[in-house]
Amino acid sequence: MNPLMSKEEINRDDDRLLEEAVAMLKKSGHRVTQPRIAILKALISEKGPIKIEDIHRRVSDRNCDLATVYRCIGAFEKIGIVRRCFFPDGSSLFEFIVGGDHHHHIICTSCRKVETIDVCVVDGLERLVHNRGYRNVSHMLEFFGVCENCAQSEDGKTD
Amino acid sequence: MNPLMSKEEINRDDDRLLEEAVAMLKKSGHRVTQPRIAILKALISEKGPIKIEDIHRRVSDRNCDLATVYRCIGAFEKIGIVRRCFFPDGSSLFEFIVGGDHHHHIICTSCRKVETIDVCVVDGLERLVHNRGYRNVSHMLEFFGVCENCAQSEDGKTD
DNA sequence: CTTGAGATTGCAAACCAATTGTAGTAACCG
DNA sequence: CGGTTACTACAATTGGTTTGCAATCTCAAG
Ligand SMILES: [Mn+2]
Ligand SMILES: [Mn+2]
Ligand SMILES: [Zn+2]
Ligand SMILES: [Zn+2]
Repeated sequence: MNPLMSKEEINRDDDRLLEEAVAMLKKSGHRVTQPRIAILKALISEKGPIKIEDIHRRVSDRNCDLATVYRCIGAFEKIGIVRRCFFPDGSSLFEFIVGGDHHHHIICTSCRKVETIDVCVVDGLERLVHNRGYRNVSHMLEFFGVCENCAQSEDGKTD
Repeated sequence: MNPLMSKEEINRDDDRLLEEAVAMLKKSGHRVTQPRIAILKALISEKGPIKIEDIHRRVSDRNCDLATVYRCIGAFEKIGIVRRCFFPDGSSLFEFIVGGDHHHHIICTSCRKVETIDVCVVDGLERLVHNRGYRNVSHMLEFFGVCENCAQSEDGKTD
């Protein structure tokens, strides 16, 4: 995200992303419903991986059921609107990926803060996998570690 | 795994790995119990990621409870005897990593077959993450795709 | 070898994220 | 506008994982 953008420009950008996602919904034969719009907005404004439960909390004032969030995210994943990420403990997060560049994350195992890594050296390897006969190749890469803040507060703990 | 090794040599190698894992157990202050030995043997003979339930199935004749498998694997993970891998659907597998080189996998999203990739281009990036102030840095990388067999049988399906 | 402290296990119950069934609602096509 | 039917809310259910606890096993000290 460009740090030079004003808030209006950011919101305009968010609107564009929403429109793009809505277009993908329609194109894949899905209906554009109020819960789906609300969930998409939550995903877009988060600008990073987010838990299903947190999505639900954000849209709950509009009374969108948790089961609906699960079903929508499932649909979004199939369509390619969101992508699944993992915590080292195995729990899943979902990230809005429409109109964004391929990237990966550093997740602090202590405070769960998420940082972005814009480099991806894995694309070359995907070709290698393709050459082994695999089709529909994708990959997932996450880095884990203890961030500077947490390392300081933890002092001499090995953890 | 060296394909030139005889079965006896492979078994000897498995025994060596078991001893090494047992040593790690002792060193970390854990007791060497019969269920733990059985689970370690199952992990070693599998030579790849395996589901908790499958581990339990393999050792069930010795009457090791499923809860015990969960607890042991949890301990093994902390000690560094096993490492967690992921299926694209979010389910977890565990792999014996003692005495083995760092590597990654290609998982067929159709038949769930697991292949090994011995190359890891990510090690360099870990240093980069470390330079960002992170400590205790690790990473996880998985490739997903449809293997040659499955692609053939699926014919023209887009999946 | 024997013994005791306490780590570990088996078993059953609890837990909780995720899924499912269904009747009602809302999207959207003509 | 209606009519079709995809979608949603709600509640019940599932299935993988965790937990509490009494019985058991490990292992080090004697
Ligand atoms: Mn991201
Ligand atoms: Mn492996
Ligand atoms: Zn942190
Ligand atoms: Zn396959």
